Amino acid sequence: MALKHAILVSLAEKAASGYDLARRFDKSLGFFWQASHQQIYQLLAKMENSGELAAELQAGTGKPGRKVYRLTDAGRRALHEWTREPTPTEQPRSEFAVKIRGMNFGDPTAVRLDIERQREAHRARLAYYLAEAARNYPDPEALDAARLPPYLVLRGGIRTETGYIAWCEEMLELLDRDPAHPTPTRQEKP
Amino acid sequence: MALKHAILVSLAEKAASGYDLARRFDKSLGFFWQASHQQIYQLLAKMENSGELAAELQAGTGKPGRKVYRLTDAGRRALHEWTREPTPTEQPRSEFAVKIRGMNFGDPTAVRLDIERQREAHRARLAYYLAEAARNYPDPEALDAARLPPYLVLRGGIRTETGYIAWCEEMLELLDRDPAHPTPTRQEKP
DNA sequence: ACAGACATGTAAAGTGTTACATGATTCA
DNA sequence: TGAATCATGTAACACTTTACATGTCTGT
Repeated sequence: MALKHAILVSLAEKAASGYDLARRFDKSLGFFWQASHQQIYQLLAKMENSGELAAELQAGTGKPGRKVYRLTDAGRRALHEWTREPTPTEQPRSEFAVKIRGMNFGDPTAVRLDIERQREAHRARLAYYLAEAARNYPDPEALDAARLPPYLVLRGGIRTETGYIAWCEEMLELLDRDPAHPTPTRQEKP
Repeated sequence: MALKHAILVSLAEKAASGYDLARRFDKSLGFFWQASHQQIYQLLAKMENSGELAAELQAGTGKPGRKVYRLTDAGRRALHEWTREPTPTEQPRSEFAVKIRGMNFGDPTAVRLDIERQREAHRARLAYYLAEAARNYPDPEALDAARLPPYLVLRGGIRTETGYIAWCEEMLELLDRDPAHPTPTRQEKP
């Protein structure tokens, strides 16, 4: 149940409502873990029930009622114990790679266009990560212990995207060399 | 339902039983998609029911009874149509990255050791992929259209593992530089 | 005789996605 | 007044993992 641990980490950084957490999962926390608000609200309730979180209601301040969660001692303990466990080595899971593998049983030209689409999408994501890095970590050498871990994760994102783009470019090049996978000629509009 | 498409791709390459497919998901098909035999048997039954697959029983040949599945025309059509659809751009999902991010709320020394463990696991996987590449694709320039796609996927695996290892090394280096994350001194056995 | 590979399945629990549902506040 | 954002939730469905269950064949 890694979502639970992602929530523990995020609340250890700063107390938050379910809504806040959902926003964080759209941002930096979401580089390597995603969650919808539906999942989050349910798990928050469960974790409050099990005593790992405590909620404080902020009602009547003008805005709609917020339930702000923070870690209890039990929650902090659970988080600490989790960091001591070895992480199972993950295999990536990519529908795109499956499609590459099956390209000859379908429409190779369409798959080639899909490779270009993927490359563009990952270029955009890389640009975003690089901008975040420049904005939040202009001097990585000088980072203190507290700010180092999020930077390390961002570096992972940058490496992942860079590698993905290079893979797409390599595939396009190899497909271009192969006469059975002709480059689609595009209609130039005058 | 990407597992369905992974099965369609694999059966398009060669007809197989559920057991065979489970073996393939342990091997090259599994570089980017995993599935257990439990999942496979259930989905095969469902796909036979929906007319995308046809099964042939091979009983009494001495070995226990095998049900060999192959694509029907409807299955081939479904596969073809799927290759024409753009693939949704995936975000990676990594419990390990979450743990990095939370390292300061737990045991940083244990997480550092976990980084080393991950690096070793990915080094081993990279070595395996490189051996596969050398064995099956000694001359990538000369690959024909039919054998190019699995090679492209293997290249993706090699890139992914290489990037992961480099990320681990970068993290270890940055952690070593930081006095708040001391390198654990190991007891040398004389 | 026993271990290990071959071979196929069911059931239950856990996790994740999609659809549905509601209501307040803020800004144009 | 209407759209966007803030804010929380339920329900149904899809997918994955883990546990249970059974029986054959091959080699030692």
